[in-house]
Amino acid sequence: MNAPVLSNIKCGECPIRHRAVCSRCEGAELDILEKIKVYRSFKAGEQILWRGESMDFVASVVSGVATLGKTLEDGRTQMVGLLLPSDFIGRPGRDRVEFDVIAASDVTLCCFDRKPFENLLLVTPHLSERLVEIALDELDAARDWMLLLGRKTAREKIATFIDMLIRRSSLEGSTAQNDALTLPLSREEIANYLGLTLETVSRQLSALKSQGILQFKDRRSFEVLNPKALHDISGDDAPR
Amino acid sequence: MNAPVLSNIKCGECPIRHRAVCSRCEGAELDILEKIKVYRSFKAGEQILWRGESMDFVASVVSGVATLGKTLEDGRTQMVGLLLPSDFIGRPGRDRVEFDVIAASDVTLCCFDRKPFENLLLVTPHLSERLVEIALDELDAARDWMLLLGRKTAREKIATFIDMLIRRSSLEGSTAQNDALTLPLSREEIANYLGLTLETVSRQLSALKSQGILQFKDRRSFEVLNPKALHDISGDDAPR
DNA sequence: CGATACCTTGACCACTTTCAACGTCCGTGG
DNA sequence: CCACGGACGTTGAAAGTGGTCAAGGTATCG
Repeated sequence: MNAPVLSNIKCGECPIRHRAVCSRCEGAELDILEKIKVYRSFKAGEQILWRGESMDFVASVVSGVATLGKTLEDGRTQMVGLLLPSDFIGRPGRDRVEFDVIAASDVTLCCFDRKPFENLLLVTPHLSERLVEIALDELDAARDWMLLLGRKTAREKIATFIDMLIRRSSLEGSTAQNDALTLPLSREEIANYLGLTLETVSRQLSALKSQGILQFKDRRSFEVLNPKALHDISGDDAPR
Repeated sequence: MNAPVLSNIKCGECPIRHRAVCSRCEGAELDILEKIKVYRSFKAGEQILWRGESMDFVASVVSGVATLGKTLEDGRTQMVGLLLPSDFIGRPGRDRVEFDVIAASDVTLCCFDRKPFENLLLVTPHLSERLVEIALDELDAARDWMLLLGRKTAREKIATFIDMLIRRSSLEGSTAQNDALTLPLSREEIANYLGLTLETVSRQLSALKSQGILQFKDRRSFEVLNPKALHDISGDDAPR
């Protein structure tokens, strides 16, 4: 891993401060984190971690999007997670990653060297509680995704995916951008996330477009003209 | 939940002692657990927990098999986990289950009332460490299953499933029963676990039988005549 | 012994994939 | 500045895997 080291910004001004692993830390705890953190950035397409590799750091995503992927010997790949800003890479007590981590866009990470971070964990309940919470959220998300992968149709998968983008984006930028969105992934990456082929993804997006549910500005950015219809298609029950 | 309360057995003689949530506890810690535990049992097919329900207990599976399932409005269901002996139900800091828990066979649980258990967690690092470990193992398993659901063929799914049964059974009964196994689930349940229909499951099992890889004694019990071939079909790399 | 739940097998069908061609955007270099 | 090349995306046609529907088989339990 040879990413450039950027100038850090102060934790107090960090855009992901309220949701990241450090969200419960204040004062002295934050000062320690401040001291052991290093920003690193990766270009779109760069591999951040290799499957089976031993991690020398843990990190929060500050900006950009990264993917967690598993690959079969013959090249079929399945994404098993999507890392958006504030998401965390690394697990207490596990030094190997069980999947590839790849930057889907330019990515900036807030990295902590693993050893100091783990030592800090032992004496900082705020941190370890939050980490457990994050892991359990991921477990819930993984199980929802299992339902999608195992039982949903292509149409439902795409609708669910976009519905998720709406939900996540309404969480972060609380700017009232009701419906203008950007696909964080290429068609092929979306396909690997949803267990489809890129052609099927393309066709289903076209279908949603021709049904007047989505309107594309360009390949990546679009508006949701009919969020209700989209959600109905997704097959999920009413939003929580 | 109205399961009969069985006479407890002593923790020291518990068959799942070495792998369950209590595996790191000794002496005084074990004495406390001993005091707050209650055995409950469920008949095959009984629902142990309903999705969205608030849990009043957490538990370890002592014997039998239970399933974790999610269901779409129209009835399609996907299993998101399989609970075998020593597996744990319940999460620190979450009082609702996000899926249905159903007894696939007669099941005996070692139950702890949630409040006392959570209090104990706070002062028993052995217990909470083990719980985090268990949650992370489940996360890994969920991600492996995502690869299966999203990218594997019916044939590969069935082979992976049986391969998993071999691995799990070699863990527990270290009796040298190289190859005699029992399907813990009905065809329909297997289908819901693998994201298939029961007919496809049946056909694929028949195929493995006619290829001389499996040999059935009856509907549920069989021998693996060619574990190597089975594993090759599964699409996974060499066993860890 | 019959009822019922579970399983198997066949025939057909549909959805998604596969294969292929073409289109669009964008950066690079002539 | 435009032309070329490559990455990315769209669309069509054909093929194939797994699903659906249906009939019949087998085991188990009263």
